[in-house]
Amino acid sequence: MVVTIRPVHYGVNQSFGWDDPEGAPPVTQTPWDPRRLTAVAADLPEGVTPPGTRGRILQAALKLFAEYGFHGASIRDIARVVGINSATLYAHYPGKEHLLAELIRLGHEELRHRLGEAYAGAGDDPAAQLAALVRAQVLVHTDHPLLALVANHELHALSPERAAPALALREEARQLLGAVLERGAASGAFDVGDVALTGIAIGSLGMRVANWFGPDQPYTREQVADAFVGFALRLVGSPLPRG
Amino acid sequence: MVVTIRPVHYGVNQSFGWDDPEGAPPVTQTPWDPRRLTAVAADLPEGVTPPGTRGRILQAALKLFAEYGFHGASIRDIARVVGINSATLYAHYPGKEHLLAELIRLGHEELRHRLGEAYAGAGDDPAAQLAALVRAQVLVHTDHPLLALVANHELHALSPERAAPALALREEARQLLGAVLERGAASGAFDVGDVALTGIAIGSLGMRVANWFGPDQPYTREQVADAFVGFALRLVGSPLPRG
DNA sequence: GTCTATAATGCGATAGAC
DNA sequence: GTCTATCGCATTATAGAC
Repeated sequence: MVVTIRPVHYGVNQSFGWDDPEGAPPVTQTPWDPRRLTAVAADLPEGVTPPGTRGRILQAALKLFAEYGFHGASIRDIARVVGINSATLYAHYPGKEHLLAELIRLGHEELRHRLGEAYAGAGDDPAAQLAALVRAQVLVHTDHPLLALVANHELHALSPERAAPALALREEARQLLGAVLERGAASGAFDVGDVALTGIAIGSLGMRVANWFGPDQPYTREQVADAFVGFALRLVGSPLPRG
Repeated sequence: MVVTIRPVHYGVNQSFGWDDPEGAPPVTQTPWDPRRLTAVAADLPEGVTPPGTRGRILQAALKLFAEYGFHGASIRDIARVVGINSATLYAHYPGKEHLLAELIRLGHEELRHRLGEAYAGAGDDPAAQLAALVRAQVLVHTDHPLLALVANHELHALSPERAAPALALREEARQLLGAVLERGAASGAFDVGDVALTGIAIGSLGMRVANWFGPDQPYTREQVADAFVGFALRLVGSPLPRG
């Protein structure tokens, strides 16, 4: 496995509860705002960014929705980041909510794609399947933290009809993980007390990666994925990893 | 230990990634909106709600900020829930941002209070200390999910100066957990690879409880706390719990 | 303390020239 | 496709009567 080297600063950001990165507030030396996120660059998956102005609008919307929330970022803000007039935006998208809907769709499709590939290539062993799913989930969040934040935290700004597909995909993912846990428990590979709570815990683990992972901390994406796979296997009592 | 009985509905809500509760969208029979949260009742800690209209305004703001976000809920919305004119609100609070700041302050003070009590009463054993901290964090989120959601997800709407105290308290909590993990690792009670990542993982676990815990799922607050304490102990390789 | 009325600003979105 | 200009409306907040 190739491990890329990242610049190492002083430590890791966030941890206990109550959201988000931390950063000792009086000693702030970082260029980013610790109140919401760590990452700064726009980060749509490869191959899905529309060409030209359309793509730049979507990237700007992603950045601003992630940082200020859907209702906290205006059409004029987005246009300013792109460097166009706000009216020009409507030549590319029919409205603000469509931007959010498109971002949330892209985010959930990326998750579906990665989870599907991971599960398909994992073989029949429940521990290997669990490891593959957790790794895929963590890497989606390290590779596209802004997209994950928007998909995770801004769904409430979408109308119920537009939110339904995302909710359906979440249910799919939940059931996929639940089935793996059930099989592992039935086969004796896992020692799981409550499958539903264990699934929730594993899902919660990876989801917050988007809030703290970034170039300001000393881990590579693979290191985080490895560590979290180990956590998940420990959670289910699987004796695989070190320890 | 006293275990209260809650009404049991059909199952558990959320799990995998990408935020929030799920709920198979086409079969929705629930009265609440699955796009953001499960709980419905306002839930300020006892003894901190101001008397009279002032308190009712704060409760309404909590409910609406949690559901729609700070920028998604207007002063008029809050006043409508309280049953007063929007202008009356300014006789009690100097502005909208003060409402959010007060809620975030209350939320973080509740967390500090509970973590402090838990740690103080835990004795010297690192495993007992870890269990106490995780239990306290989980119970804060089960008991005050709306407050936790607002404190977790709406900090970005606060000015940096107003957000600083919350960030400082998060750092305190992070260091408290980190110190416990370090001591357990040094004494051999824990088998921890990377203390910082383990702390992040444990913190992430409990934080999302606010998003799915509610009267629509079959667990009591104590059952969730017990389960998550077990998860945390497994994460650090402590051989205490069942398994 | 609560109200009516309204000021001042920003919002999403559109019309129409180029 | 991009612009200038603007409409209609919602926003936070204030003034002043009661």
